[in-house]
Amino acid sequence: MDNKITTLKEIARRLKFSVSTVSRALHNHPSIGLRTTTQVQQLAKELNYEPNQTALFFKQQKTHTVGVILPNLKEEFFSQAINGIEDVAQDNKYSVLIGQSHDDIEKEKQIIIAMKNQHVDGLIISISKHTKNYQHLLALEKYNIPVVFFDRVPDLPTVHKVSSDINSGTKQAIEFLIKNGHRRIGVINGPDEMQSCKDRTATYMDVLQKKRIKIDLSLIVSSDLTQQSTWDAMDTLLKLKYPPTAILTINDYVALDAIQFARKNKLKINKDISFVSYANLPITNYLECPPLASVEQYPYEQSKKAAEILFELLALKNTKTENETVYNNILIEGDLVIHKK
Amino acid sequence: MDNKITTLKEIARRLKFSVSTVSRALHNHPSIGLRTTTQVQQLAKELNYEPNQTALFFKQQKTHTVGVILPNLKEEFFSQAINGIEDVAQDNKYSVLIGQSHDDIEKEKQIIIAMKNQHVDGLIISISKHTKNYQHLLALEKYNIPVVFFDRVPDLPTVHKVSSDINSGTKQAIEFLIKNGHRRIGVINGPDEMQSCKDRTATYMDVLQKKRIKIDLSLIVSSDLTQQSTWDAMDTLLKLKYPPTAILTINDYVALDAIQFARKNKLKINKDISFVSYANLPITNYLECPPLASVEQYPYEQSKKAAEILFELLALKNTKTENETVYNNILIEGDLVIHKK
DNA sequence: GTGTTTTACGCAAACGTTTGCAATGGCTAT
DNA sequence: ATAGCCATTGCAAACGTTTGCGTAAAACAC
Repeated sequence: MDNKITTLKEIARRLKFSVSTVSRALHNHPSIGLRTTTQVQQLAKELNYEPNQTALFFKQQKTHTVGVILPNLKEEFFSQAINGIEDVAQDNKYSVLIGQSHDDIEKEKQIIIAMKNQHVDGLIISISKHTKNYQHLLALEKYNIPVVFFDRVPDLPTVHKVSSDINSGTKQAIEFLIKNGHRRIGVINGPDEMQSCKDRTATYMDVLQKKRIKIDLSLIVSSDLTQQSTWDAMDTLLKLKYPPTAILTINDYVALDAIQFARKNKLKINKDISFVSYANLPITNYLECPPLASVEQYPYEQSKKAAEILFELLALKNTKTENETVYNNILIEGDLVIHKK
Repeated sequence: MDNKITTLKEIARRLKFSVSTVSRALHNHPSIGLRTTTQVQQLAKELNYEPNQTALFFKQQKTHTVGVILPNLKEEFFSQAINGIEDVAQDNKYSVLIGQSHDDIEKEKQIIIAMKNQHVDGLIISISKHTKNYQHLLALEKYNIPVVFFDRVPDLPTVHKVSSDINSGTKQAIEFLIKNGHRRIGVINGPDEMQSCKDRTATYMDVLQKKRIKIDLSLIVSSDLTQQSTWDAMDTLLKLKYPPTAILTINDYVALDAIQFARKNKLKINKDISFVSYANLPITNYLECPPLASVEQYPYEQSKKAAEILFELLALKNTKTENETVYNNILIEGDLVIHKK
């Protein structure tokens, strides 16, 4: 029966040392003699000693775990984002606890509480699309748990956040459409609560104005990102007296629904009507009629950056300097990727 | 400054009770007086007392955390599967630690060790496509950590596993193709290490034989699931003297690559050549030329079942009965879903 | 040989919680 | 009145680890 888990006590007992000596020996503490150190380390290896993490977590009040809360993993943007976080976490010898809010605020709150209780050392959050009240998020500050937001970030100045620079991507997208001769460009935006949606509209108007194209507000509609809502939005746009010849959609999933709707209405994609969106999902490669172009938002880089900031905060927390915080607000530039047909 | 975290000791100090009384009062222990109990509980609520989980983890040597190891989250099958596990875990007040092997055996080993050290109470694993040596998996038994495999399960009798019944789905798929007039049916299978691939081939041959259709082994090729490998497989099939009129592919991703290859070779999908695959991904709805049909494998139900078994094992572990284990080997039947064009 | 430093190790506390057992006090029954 | 009993509560140990401090023995200086 070798299933007894080895503890310091056990090693100490066998070697007739005290527990503290064994502990120090394993950490190569200078005050322990060379003979003792090697002796202890050898037996430790023999007995397959592994420090009991739960004991350490308890003692140092740190769990070496970061929590990640995001809307849902089936969006490829987020499942890619996990990779960036996992990689950084692994480098820092941290584990990753994942929770999906499924765009439900109550669920979001629950997860936050659960993670706080589990004593995650820090959190990386992409908020649900409906979150407009940030109380439950700010409560974390009280518990001294650092938080970094990414992609879907709250509209607050006093938080750390990493998001994609909607403006640069939108600018490229609109200019691309204009260059291709489009003058009536529709927008299917997301819920107004999302910061990125406000930015998108602003930039859209900005570019059009600079290019001296008349702005028609009826060309701007919004979807709650469900298929039905996107179809409704498309319906509105197509029924306009002068419907758009190109549409900018908030993301590729919405673009797919919109394209599907257009096709059902016998429109020829990229001929009667063109689409440009955000995310640049791999699946668009398999479509016969993909969006003309997508703004790549680099989920891996974005989440990686967010994770890096979190670990900086964690490191800072140890130094305990009570300096006034400078809040990170990183914008990752998007790049327009033109899909070859 | 209310940021001091409340402990039992603090409550005890204020109420001039002992820590043990406070602890029992909070648990409604019968031996504590009613007055004391209510008094303690009220102050606890006032001070926002939350038991320190790390201390509990440590004391009871349980972390209330299950680990999930799977190849990668960007495959929708797996990101859906997470939901089943999360739901069951939440019901049991457990957290979910996720690790991706990225189909790399070394990574898989690392994650297992990390999770063991983090003291997860149990593990749910879908093994990497290259795993054929199961040593690192069986090692967990020594540490008394229960494991349930799902989807990609090892070919061992003495483990708990939940996987999809490849045979029923395959049978339906092949019969469907035969009914539609196909006689030369190709197969693009996965790596031989995967148990499901052996099953698939077996059933394929079985059905053909029963229908008195001659079996041509050159119609069975395999891909390592990368795009290039799938293209190579397609190339082989299409260059046959009598190429197949329909192809069964191991999953939708491979089907997409295969369809892409076929289209590049000017073949009309669902006319010159048809495809049937496994998984039934939502994206196939957006394709102009989707596979004719897919075998739905119910990732949510599969992973949920796996999680339920794991929690049964955990409950059993507490009762400490040294009864001889009966190993679960659950098969979830697949259903052929015919895509409307 | 005495005094001082250095080396090498042990003691004990601490983290927050649970729990078996002991102890206190008041009450009842005889 | 005294024994016994029950209702409450407290004491202390335990889980595994780290770490400040104390101390013995050894090494050194003079």
